[in-house]
Amino acid sequence: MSALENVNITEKTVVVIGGPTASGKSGLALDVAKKYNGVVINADAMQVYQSIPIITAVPSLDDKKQAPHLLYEIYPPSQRGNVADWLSKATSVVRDVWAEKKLPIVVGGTGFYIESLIKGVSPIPETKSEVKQQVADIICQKGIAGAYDYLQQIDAPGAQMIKPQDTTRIRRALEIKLDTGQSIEEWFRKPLIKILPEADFAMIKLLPALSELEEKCSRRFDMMMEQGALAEVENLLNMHLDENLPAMKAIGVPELGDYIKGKTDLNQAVALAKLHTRQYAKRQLTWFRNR
RNA sequence: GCUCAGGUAGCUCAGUUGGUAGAGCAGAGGACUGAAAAUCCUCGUGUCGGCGGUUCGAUCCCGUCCCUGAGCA
Repeated sequence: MSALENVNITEKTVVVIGGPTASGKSGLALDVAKKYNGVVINADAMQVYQSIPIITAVPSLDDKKQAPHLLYEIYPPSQRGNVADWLSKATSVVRDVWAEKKLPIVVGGTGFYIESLIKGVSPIPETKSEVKQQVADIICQKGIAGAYDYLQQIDAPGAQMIKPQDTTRIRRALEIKLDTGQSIEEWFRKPLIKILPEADFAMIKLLPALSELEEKCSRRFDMMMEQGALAEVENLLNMHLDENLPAMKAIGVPELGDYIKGKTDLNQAVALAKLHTRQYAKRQLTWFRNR
């Protein structure tokens, strides 16, 4: 809480709390919310999905009673969220909170979302779903190497800024080129558009040592298991969703899923999930540390 | 006790027809413009189990010893 002592809170302040998983962000957010009449707004790309609150460490019902929590569990797991969508929801929520004379507190581990909220987004129009499908087909048929070759053919400057193995970005570059006719490289040269220009951001970064996080991640995962993570994952699997959906990739889902399907034993699944959590925390640390 | 198979990077293993070795995973650092808990990039000297022998040269061949696993007694 001392982090906010020298912040002059105005009617356009947005408190932003970022940091790696298990760093205590949610707890801090709740404390701040209680003290300053705040509303907690989720900025985590996984906590937006329903059906996986345990594995994804969504704040408890008890926490939610103590202060309003918004943008948690807003999509069914069959849906695919994305920054732009989160951004539009977040901005409207922030403005609503201001209108109520309350303090918006944006918390989450998705640095990409937080940065977009603060710095703005590229003016690239939303990709038509036919084009998305077309690109998905190309990648499926030609493989990632073939898709990259194709990108080089139709958009050399775009291909140049992307590594040939980077599926996610090759897909996006192809979508943009095919949808708008312009290279992603050209779009990236245009200035970002601030979506909340009137906001006065107060950023709080939590950056504990990785060794400390490792322990917390491990203990937290054990707690998730006690809270019924296994049943939660089993329910999710019973929905028979596409494995490439974001919700299906939440840490713990594939690992526990393998155990449920009989591919590994429980100890191994848990150990793997903990490992992946630690690796994820490290990636987040890198992000928040260097920005 | 005997036979066989192994002992190579933190782990799992590959390899060298004899010129001192390399992958995956782990680890470290980094990137990050609409799937971001995603996706990707960079980084590998280790008495090649010990000791002897053969050889210009052995991790690789020979001997011996130690350790592990399987089988036979």
